[in-house]
Amino acid sequence: MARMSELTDSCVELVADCRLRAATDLFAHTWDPVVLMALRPGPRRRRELRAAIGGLSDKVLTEALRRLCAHGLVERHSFAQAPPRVEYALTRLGHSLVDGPMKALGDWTRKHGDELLDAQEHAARTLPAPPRPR
Amino acid sequence: MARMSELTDSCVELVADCRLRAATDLFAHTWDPVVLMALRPGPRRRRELRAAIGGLSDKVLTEALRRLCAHGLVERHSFAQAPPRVEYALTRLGHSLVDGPMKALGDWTRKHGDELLDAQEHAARTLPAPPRPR
DNA sequence: CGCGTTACGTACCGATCGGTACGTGGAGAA
DNA sequence: TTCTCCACGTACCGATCGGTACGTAACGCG
Repeated sequence: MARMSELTDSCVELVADCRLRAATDLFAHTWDPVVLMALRPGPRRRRELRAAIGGLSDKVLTEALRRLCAHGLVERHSFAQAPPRVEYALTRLGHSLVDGPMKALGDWTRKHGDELLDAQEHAARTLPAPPRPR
Repeated sequence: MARMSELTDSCVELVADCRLRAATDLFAHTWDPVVLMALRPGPRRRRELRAAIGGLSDKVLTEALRRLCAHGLVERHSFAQAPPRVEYALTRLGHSLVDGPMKALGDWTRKHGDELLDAQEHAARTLPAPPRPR
């Protein structure tokens, strides 16, 4: 199947509305939501982002920022300075996403996180036969 | 980097809280959110799900359902009948996710969907040089 | 004139994802 | 008996993802 970005308009069937797919695709890449969150307090430089977020490679950060820019969630400001200085900041759209749905997700996880772990353990105990996907 | 499911406890750094990562991982697989949405009205059988959702393969549905079951979001009920009858339904936890964060995401997309598309087109116009990631 | 800093780009690689195609087991229908 | 239905399981495959390693262009500093 083609990537969803090519289907955002041609939603034939799907459940409620395929717009949901377009939205969940924003979370599809591992680090994109994290970068978004890291940008919440204010504009940041690449270095600062890499430091704030632990464990993501330089390349992946670049890709994430490019995607987020392309989606209009993040803006890039480059300053003509000695060592190049580039800052990334949330756009209005980006803020609306972070403060809306992403906050909702965070709140949900905070409330049901333990429940989620319990459920996983329970599942692991009750159906241990199959070779454990993932 | 290891899969996030192995890191849900050992969150060293990350931004706000790594729980967010555990949550976004629930959306990591393409069809999982769609299946969740399809289950919202009530219990469904595999066939019904495949029919309601268009374009996902049999195998992927199975995998999605297994994951969702393993996460405690969906329950499996099998009936001892002539042609095997198996129904899948949202658990309480699943309902809380769908009616909470996922609804928020859906609402956001409904409000900002056009804005998102506009931003994408704008980005495509202003920075056409790189070989178009994705 | 090297050296360090910053923000990238490029090459390559193993793991995973989603897809197609096909097989299986048991019960009812033809 | 053979066919069909249903819910899977298995094998294989191409595309993508994220990671490591390394190169580059421009500038300031000692």
